[in-house]
Amino acid sequence: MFEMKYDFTKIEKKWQDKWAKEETFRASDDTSKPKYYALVEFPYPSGHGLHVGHPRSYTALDIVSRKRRLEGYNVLYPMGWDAFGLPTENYAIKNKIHPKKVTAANVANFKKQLQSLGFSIDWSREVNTTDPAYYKWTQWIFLKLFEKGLAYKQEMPINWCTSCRVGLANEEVVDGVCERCGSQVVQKSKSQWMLKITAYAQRLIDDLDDVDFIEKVKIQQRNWIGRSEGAEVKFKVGETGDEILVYTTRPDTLFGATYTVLSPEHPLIDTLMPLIGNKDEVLAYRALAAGKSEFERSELTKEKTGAALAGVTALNPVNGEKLPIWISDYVMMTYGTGAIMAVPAHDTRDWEFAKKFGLPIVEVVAGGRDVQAEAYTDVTAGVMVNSGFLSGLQVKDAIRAIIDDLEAKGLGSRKVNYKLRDWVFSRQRYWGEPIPLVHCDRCGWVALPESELPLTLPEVENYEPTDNGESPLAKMDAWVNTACPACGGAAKRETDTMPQWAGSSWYFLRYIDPHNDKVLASDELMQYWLPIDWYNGGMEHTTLHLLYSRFWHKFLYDIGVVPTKEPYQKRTSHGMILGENNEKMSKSRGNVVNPDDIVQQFGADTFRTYEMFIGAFDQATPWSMQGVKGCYKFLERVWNLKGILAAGEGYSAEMESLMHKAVKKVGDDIERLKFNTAIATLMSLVNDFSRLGRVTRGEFKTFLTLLNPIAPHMTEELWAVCGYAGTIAGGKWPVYDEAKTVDDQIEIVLQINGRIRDKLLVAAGLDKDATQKAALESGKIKELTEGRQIVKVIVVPGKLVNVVVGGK
RNA sequence: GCCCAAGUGGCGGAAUAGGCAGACGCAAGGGACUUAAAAUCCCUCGGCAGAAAUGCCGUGCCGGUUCGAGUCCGGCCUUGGGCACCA
Repeated sequence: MFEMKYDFTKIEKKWQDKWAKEETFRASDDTSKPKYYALVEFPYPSGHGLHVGHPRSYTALDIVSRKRRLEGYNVLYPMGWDAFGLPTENYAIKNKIHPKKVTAANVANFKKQLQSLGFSIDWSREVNTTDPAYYKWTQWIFLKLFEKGLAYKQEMPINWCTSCRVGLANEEVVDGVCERCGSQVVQKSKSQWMLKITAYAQRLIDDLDDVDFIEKVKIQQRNWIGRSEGAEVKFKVGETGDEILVYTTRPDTLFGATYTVLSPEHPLIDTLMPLIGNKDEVLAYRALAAGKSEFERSELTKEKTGAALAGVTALNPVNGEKLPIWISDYVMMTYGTGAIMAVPAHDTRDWEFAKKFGLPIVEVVAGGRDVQAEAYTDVTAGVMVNSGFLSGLQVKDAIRAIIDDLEAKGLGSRKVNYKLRDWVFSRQRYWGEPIPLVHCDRCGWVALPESELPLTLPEVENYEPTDNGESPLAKMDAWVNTACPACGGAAKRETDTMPQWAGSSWYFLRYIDPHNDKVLASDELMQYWLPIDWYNGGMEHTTLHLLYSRFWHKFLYDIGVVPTKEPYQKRTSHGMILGENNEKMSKSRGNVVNPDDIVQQFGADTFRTYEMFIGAFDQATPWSMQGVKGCYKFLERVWNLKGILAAGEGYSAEMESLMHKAVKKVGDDIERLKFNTAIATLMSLVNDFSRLGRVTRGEFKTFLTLLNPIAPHMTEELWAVCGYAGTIAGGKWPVYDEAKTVDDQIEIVLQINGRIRDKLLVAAGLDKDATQKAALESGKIKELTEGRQIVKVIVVPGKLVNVVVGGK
């Protein structure tokens, strides 16, 4: 019999062209249909092109999207470009090409690559963060934040990358070096735009309860926000009456405080300076601490350093005891109050410091350990000792009692703190959204009127930041000098630009209504499409992008722009694809796989199938060319099934149960992101068809539909070749009959003392007593229990019978 | 140091609620077809013993719970990820 060869190149081109021409996957704005909004993280279009990691996420949600359409949903599955950012700018500087041109070329390449994989993306909604029509709204949101007092400028020490010459957020500093270029990061003081994400800290924690995020993501976000409950306690300086406010999560240990520590940057040090006997030492220590980068400060954990403030003492508010005041860089100005009470008996850091400087150590939570030898820190429970009126109380009660007491006396109060810090929003760079503010000597910082948005980037000759760290925009006098929108007087534009996280904090809203020039998206359409039903992305975005975008969304909700508190209803995460040598893929390791090569050699359907079959979706797993070949072989076997196509619109007797089981299994597996086992099920079906030597038209029809979301091109082609009506994309997802997924006869396991001794075929639904009877009558069991005492029989109907016997 | 994953054949992995460990695929070995090779098809494929039937052992390690543990509990080890002087 003549058999057409599986010509994937031709088939894939044919269907991709058809989908593009007919706009098969265009999301409709017909709000009467049930909707489904599937989202994947839009890529940064780098010059390296698509990585095999990108399509892991894209294919997964493409499969979900295609299945949803067959289930009758109006599906939105969009794509866009997170195109501002440093690599493009650095490339532009080096090669003297405008970043706009670099971006356009990279986007074109990425788009071509994505399209070659046959994703069911609605390309009519493509967005690009560098498009002025897009960043007009990024700027608009910033102005709203500014208007509500959530954007503020502050002189503060920032992380400064010595190579990029750019301020970095804490999150962009990894192990003391720049996340992007690996160069050393130092502290530098600069006036920065900040966004008050901390104002939303509690809501960002609380509202996690209402969304379906994988637990890992929730835990990581909670940890990052870092809520802690404690108290602020006032210590008085004995000599001056000044107040030292300390934050502690353990006010119950107040009687164990043997000294206090101020951060070297603490402003009280200046106030006390006239009384300090060892000014030189103190000033020297402050200078030393200031010269260290945040990394160096945290790196030098081995040895505590510090200086005592001679001539001043703090008074413990509970007993008036005089405590020495020290300064040390193990206390951070940016957390709590920048001052602590030290309880060396029960805190490792305080203990190390006390040991080094010979300060007293007083046990206040009984633990039966020698606190002089080691800090006893396992003190979430225990009995208070050496603690005045708290002695004898349980820790839990002591905390309440001491706070009540401090509050009553006006010496302290309950306080919640968060590790989360405000978001440094300024970048001294060219390739980012201009911050649409103007500084006027008379009016201060003034927002541009909305009518002047977008404030576009001016053309510049040179994109390099200035040597003093100003953005290249600062050199553009004609652009910088402007009139104050408020008073009309001379004023200067802000020359900092926004960080890359800005455009990605709201892009999912723009997909909903990408061409609207009146509002960022219409109320009606947002009402319909939000929230996003399923958002898949990398774990690496959990604490940055995901938190930032939730923050912006909540803000937009507060000002009535968006209809939901949370942007994403469901969040899942995929694992990394490693090189064949089990290491992270990178150019330097020489283990990078280029998707284009795989598509060219085996086709997009094989590529997609392999990416989903490679392993557990949420786990890291190595690439294997042998595995790719295996998937190709599978698709080829599917292709050849048409050679054994047999009459019959229904399922054959032999296949009926298997077909119903497969429909159930594949559907369930896709919902649970178990693509590998869904594909395994389909492979088993192919094995069954081959063994039987025939596949009925009805069986093949169901099979092709189940495989279609994974391998859309070849299944559509086979559909057409076999003469089925219409297309799979225009059809329906198959249904199964639960009753037909249950076998009439079930093989149960017969055990003696938990060891399998025999197997027995019984009728499905056989009850406990009948199962037990059948088991005990089976030859093998009879033989082996002969002359032994049956102690107990465990029966799990439909599963097993375990006979527990005594010795002979 | 703290938090979160993971550890199963030669390899990727499966086992959805405590009930047949190793589905599916890859690799390997044997065979059929072929002048030959490739492709394809068939068989074998955790270890030990055995001709076989079969038996014993086996899911990182040590204990525990249970009639029964890859799965639950306690304690470790290793790897990966995140945080880290956060009071």
